[in-house]
Amino acid sequence: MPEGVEIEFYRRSAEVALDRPISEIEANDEWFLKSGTTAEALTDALIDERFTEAGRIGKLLILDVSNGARLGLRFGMTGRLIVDGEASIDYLEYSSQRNDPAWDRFVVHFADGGVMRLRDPRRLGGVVLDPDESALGVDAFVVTPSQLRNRVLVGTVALKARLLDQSRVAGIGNLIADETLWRAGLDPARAAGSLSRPESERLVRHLRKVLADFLADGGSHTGRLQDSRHRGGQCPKDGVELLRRQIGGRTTFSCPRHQPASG
DNA sequence: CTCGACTCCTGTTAGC
DNA sequence: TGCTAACAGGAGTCGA
Repeated sequence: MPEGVEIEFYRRSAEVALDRPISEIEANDEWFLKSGTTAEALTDALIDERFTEAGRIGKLLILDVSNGARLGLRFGMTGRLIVDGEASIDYLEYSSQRNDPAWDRFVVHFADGGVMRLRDPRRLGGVVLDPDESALGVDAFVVTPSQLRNRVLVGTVALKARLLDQSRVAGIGNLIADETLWRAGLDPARAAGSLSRPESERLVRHLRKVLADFLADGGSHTGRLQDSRHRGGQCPKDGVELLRRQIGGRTTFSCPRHQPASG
């Protein structure tokens, strides 16, 4: 599904859409417009303007508009960005592999004939004009070890739940969290504030490596744990059956042998 | 403020 | 073969 890694791919593909006059938009799905955003407001903000910069905080793609407005795009778990017919990624875990224009929830037409589409079968994404960026924590790609210790590795909440809390650190989704904790040998259910200094440093190191690997390999579904994330799946390291639990409301796989509860 | 539970969405898939 | 129910998870809301 789209996590910070996929949104980074979307951001890069959105750079193709910069500096091109916008001639028309399609924002007919009212459900898809969030936080009071309306089709009228989007029309006012975008028509005859241009995108000037493509940014990203966590899973939020932010397109700066030439009049000072900012367009926030969210992709839920099945959203893709398609610019000029080119999808920036060719595989998306949990999404349909079909290519159905009926799933276009928001479309921007450029005067040169090009088109940018937000295609989201399950409609869990959204479009926000001038999104509240203060609600997001530091982006996972640039978070420092001390920021992670101060903002994430505190309290009694399950470690994985904290990693998924976008207001603490932004961009980590379920697959990045499971892969990182699996590589770091940390139990996802441990209290977030219970990590020793060496453990927290191990977590930071593996988070950075996982993000780099996923970027290099094409997405958050390319982890070494991925093929085993199913009922009865075995740990690729130890060969023992993985634990399957709900942590932070998400299906969580971990290895009882090298991610033991005792830490 | 914190935190778990609940809800939304719908294509896919497992199972009868 | 055909149907139904479970499943997936990002994000917002609500209540304790």
